Amino acid sequence: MKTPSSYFLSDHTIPLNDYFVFGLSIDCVVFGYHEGEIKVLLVQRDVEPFNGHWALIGDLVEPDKNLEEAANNVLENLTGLKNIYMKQFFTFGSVDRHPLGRVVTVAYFSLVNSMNYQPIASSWAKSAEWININNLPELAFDHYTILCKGIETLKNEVRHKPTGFELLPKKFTLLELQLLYEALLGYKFDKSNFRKKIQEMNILRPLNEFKLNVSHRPAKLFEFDEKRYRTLEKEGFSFEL
Amino acid sequence: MKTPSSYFLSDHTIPLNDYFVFGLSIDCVVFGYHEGEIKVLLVQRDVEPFNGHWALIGDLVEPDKNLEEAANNVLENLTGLKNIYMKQFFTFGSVDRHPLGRVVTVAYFSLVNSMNYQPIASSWAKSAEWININNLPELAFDHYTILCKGIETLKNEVRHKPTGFELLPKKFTLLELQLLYEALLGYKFDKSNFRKKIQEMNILRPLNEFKLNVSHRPAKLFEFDEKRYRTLEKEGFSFEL
DNA sequence: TCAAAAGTGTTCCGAATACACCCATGC
DNA sequence: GCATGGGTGTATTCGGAACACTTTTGA
Repeated sequence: MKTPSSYFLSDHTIPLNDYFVFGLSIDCVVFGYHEGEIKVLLVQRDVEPFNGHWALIGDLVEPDKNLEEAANNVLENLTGLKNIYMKQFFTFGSVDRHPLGRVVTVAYFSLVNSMNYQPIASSWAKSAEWININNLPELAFDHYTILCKGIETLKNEVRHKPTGFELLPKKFTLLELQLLYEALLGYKFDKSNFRKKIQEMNILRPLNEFKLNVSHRPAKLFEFDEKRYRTLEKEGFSFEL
Repeated sequence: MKTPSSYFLSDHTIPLNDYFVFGLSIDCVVFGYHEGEIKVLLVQRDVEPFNGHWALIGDLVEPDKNLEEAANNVLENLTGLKNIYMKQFFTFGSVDRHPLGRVVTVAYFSLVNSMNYQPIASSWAKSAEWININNLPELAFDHYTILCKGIETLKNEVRHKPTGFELLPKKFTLLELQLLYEALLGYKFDKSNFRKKIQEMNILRPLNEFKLNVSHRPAKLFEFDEKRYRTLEKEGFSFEL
């Protein structure tokens, strides 16, 4: 076998081909939020290897596709959803992680706002379901490792960047926001203080609309003001909860 | 071309081989700290492509090597340094990022404590040098993009985790630590407040040693207490500067 | 009238800030 | 003595935590 330093050689008669033996895949950890619980989208495999096991959604990357394209395709093919928040978080490449060969996988996580989307089975999967992250089944490949790292990354990110909003519908109440963050971070906030803090950040746009048909005082609806956030961010503001 | 979903097929007569056409490489952003400046280790290429350009250190991954092994090898081969702090931060895989084929690169950054290490040239590089991150030359491939992302990740990490210590010698004074953080974060601290804060964290072990041969009052030396930090971390403590 | 959530105000405490001051050493 | 960095103390300010209270709606 040639030494890896062929990477740097100018002599094209020494081919790089010996090293073009990798498979490349994308795996997506898709988070959703429903009834106060953080869920993740899993499919049950209907094929070998790992037939019957649950797995993250993912696919091989076509050789002429960029990583982001491939990741978007994975999500769109399974859910039909476009323009979803997505972020690469880690690459897993253990020699033995895939039984069919050396497949390196680039992992993304994405946040899907709510359950207006109902997952559907596909040709290679018995079923697709939202599963509570505190009640996970056994997973195929190294997907458990990937999922854990994804959860860790999400919890980390959500604390320092206003990404949590992606899990809510566009218009939401302050209590809904608070409950989401409580589920994400695993502890309770004081109602008054939470409201004060988040509103003083100036990244929420209050609407003149209210929750309807509730048997109590209707709550005001808010939108996340992305443009305002970008401006504040440039001025040195940093989100923190 | 076969559809990517062959990933999921159990029928091995439909080969995955069409998709095993990727090259995989590692690139390392090696940070150092000297005389109040953050520097990065770059090599000047002596071969095509990008002959004469500066580049990050890196190499192709051998098909039977794990990513971390490969990353450690890259660093060890060039610098002779072992057991260096290293962290994967992003994977770059644009279709056209490498002129010789589809090469996906997994980027790591590492922190090298100080300049007792003098970089040396190697077979495929004219020279290797520590270069101030505010005065970068033009770089080969997409290495400028990689480097920028690495700097961003470092600045982010250093604020929330006590990784900055890796850039200092084992024994350091509080002023040295303060100057390091000022260089990393780009702003000044108040001496008194900085000392109070860092010492109250209880992650520094004060030594009974002092800086010698200085023309002013000798400063006490400290060590980073890694074991203590791990303990505190488990108890919920989080580093913040 | 009651339940349930919306929404506000106030006090208290601790941490961050700003700044002033003294200490030890080499020259 | 004085320049240089080492090292400490304190008053003030600001933001978070805790908690009590009022408001609005449907049933």
